Amino acid sequence: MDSVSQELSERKKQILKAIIDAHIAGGEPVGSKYLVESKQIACSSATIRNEMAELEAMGYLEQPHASAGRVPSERGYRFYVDSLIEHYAMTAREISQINELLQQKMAELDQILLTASKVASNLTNYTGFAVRPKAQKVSVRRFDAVYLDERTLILVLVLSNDQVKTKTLRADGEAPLTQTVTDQLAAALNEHLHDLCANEITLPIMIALEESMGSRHDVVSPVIKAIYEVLNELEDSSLKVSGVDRLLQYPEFSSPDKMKQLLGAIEKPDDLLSIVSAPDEITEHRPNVIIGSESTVQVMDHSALVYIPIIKDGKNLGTIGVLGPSRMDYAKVLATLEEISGNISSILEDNDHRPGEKRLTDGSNNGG
Amino acid sequence: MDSVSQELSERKKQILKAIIDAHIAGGEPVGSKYLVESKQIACSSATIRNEMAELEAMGYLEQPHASAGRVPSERGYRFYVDSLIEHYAMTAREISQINELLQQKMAELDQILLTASKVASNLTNYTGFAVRPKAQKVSVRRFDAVYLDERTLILVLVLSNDQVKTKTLRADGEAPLTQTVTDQLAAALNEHLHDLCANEITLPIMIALEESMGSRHDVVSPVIKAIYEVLNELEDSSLKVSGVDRLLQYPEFSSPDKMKQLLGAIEKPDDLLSIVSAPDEITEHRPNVIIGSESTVQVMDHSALVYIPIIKDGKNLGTIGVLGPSRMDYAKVLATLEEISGNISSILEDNDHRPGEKRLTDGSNNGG
DNA sequence: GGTTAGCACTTGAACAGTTTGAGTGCTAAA
DNA sequence: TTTAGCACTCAAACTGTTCAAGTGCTAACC
Repeated sequence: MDSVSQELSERKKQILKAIIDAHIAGGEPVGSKYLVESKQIACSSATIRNEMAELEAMGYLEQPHASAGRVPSERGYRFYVDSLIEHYAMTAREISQINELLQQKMAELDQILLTASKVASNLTNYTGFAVRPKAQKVSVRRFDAVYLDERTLILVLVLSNDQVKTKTLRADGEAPLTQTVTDQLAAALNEHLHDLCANEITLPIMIALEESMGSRHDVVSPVIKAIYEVLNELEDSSLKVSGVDRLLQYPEFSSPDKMKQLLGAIEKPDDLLSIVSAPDEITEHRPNVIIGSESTVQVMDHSALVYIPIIKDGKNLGTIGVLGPSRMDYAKVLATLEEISGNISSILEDNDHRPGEKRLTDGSNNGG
Repeated sequence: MDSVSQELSERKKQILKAIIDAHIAGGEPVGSKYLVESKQIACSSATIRNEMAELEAMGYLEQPHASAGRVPSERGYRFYVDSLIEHYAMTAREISQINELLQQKMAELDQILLTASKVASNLTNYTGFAVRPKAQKVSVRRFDAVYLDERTLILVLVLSNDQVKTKTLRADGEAPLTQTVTDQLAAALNEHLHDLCANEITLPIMIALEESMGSRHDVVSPVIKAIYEVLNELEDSSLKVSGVDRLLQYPEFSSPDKMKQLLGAIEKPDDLLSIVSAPDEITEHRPNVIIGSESTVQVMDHSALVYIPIIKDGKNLGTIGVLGPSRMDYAKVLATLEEISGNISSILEDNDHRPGEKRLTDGSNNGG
């Protein structure tokens, strides 16, 4: 019927957009009268009513009850996000705010993600979250062992994703540790386990490692165990949430039941993680929007999730996003997330290829 | 009037205790009729009413409205906690549950505290929290520097509280790093900064440090900065909360307003921290109870805070506790926290003085 | 004196009935 | 095809009533 879409006439689109905009802003069902008064649509309320009835029949609108205005359905929001949304022009102030907030604490990945989610939450006034994805392929790029005393050594692991982890290991008997043994251990680890990830450490390799430690092969096994632990810990993806209290301001979540659901989802975040982490390989640098029951997880009733991956050198370093009611201000949220994500990426690149600085600079602290 | 307390007759105490017990269990105002029917008090409802009227005049009870039953006032709860409470006998099952849950992940302090707060939350069904106190006196017991490549070194700091922190430092120009410089740096740091805490690192010391580095004095300044950062980071006390959703089950918090207050308090935990961290020096190993407005922070209306320090060798390692409605089951909460705290302490002692083990054991990982 | 029984009183909760107003669908006219 | 008008629907807000819980008080009782 129309040039662009087979489904909706231009006027229907206008009406749908006006309804969704109004509902996003006010949170209440919007009626035909309001639309004519707001001057957005140039025809009478009766005409609008007819169009609205059709839009409802097509599934884009819903009516809470017979004499209420219309409310967008999930399908309506989806269409809005996909086709109707206008690009939100961030103010210079907002952009500079992002810059300012982000550039302070860019020390370490977890820090970055957490800060970014807080910024997102602040600017959009929804709840922000950050996810560090499980890194299945992480390996140890470099080992070091610090001799502390006869009974203690510290294992330092520099991982392939630039994180540094340490483990304190204690020897509780028999032969004391020495500086020599410690050095020998580090060298052996570097030789045998270099760039291997957890499931590539096989028995033959472990045996070779023990042999190269000669008489002190006794230290190998607990060290291997510690390394395993570190690598496995990284496979747990972690979720940080900020600004939960912001959700309370939306009447959608003011009922104790809804709130309890949501808090539960945040506390036991398996579901949330599975949604957000799913497109593991997809490194497309665009935000993703999930509205209500579009996820397989039914907890997200009446709410929506917008998230964007943080990508560096084609690797997905994590995901940040916001969680809010399905009537969230998608235009603003999308723009904000894109801006933040782009900002982080450029800072990360910067950090790596910065050319002529004068001295040692603080690159990243460990995950403390 | 009575032997033990100048204030309350034995019967008044019985009645007060019965009312509080009933209110804790049911959450509703309790009336005289209920008390006689529950057989706890051996006199008629009229007598109880008289006593209740007096208890109310004394400030131990309150009446939501004229025809409602009585509800304990904060003063009532306080008296209950101080004088009326019976020791809660934990079941063998509960104790073994604590043991089981705690002994799995005793790797690192933050871990311990977090796990402990989760256990507390689970067992009591209130919200649990854990605080690592700001450690003003933390110093570096041992430095090490790991040479990574010409532009990168990793600084390993073994702190006086057994935590291990690392910082990755990058040299972005001029003279490349070498293994020798790195070793020299570690030695110099150990010599000059050993056991000094942040405010003891004075200018003369820094100058001496630079001198001992000879021509490579250029690396000193960023390293010092990094050390400062680590020591300062530790001064931020951190709060971890678990089981927020449990709060929702108590009608006290079902109103959006109340909930919003509480979530706000949890998200911006300065107030909470100041309450819990206040008795910094007090190493008494007993739980502390704060009821409602007893704290200077008015957020805690209708709620109570019970917490206990975790102490090892007379040092306060942190605090765990629970947050719930003021009608919380104090007897159970107190017993649970004492048990957990004692349990942790004994495990910590164990870890340190364990005598004859065979091999390297995993002592503590860093805060990753 | 302390204790108890009985009664009048208060008050919020629950319920039913009414009004109000927003918003619709439909029909008929333009 | 659009518009004006009207009848209809329905939730929200308000009212009045009843109900039950629980009290305070008084008078009788031991």
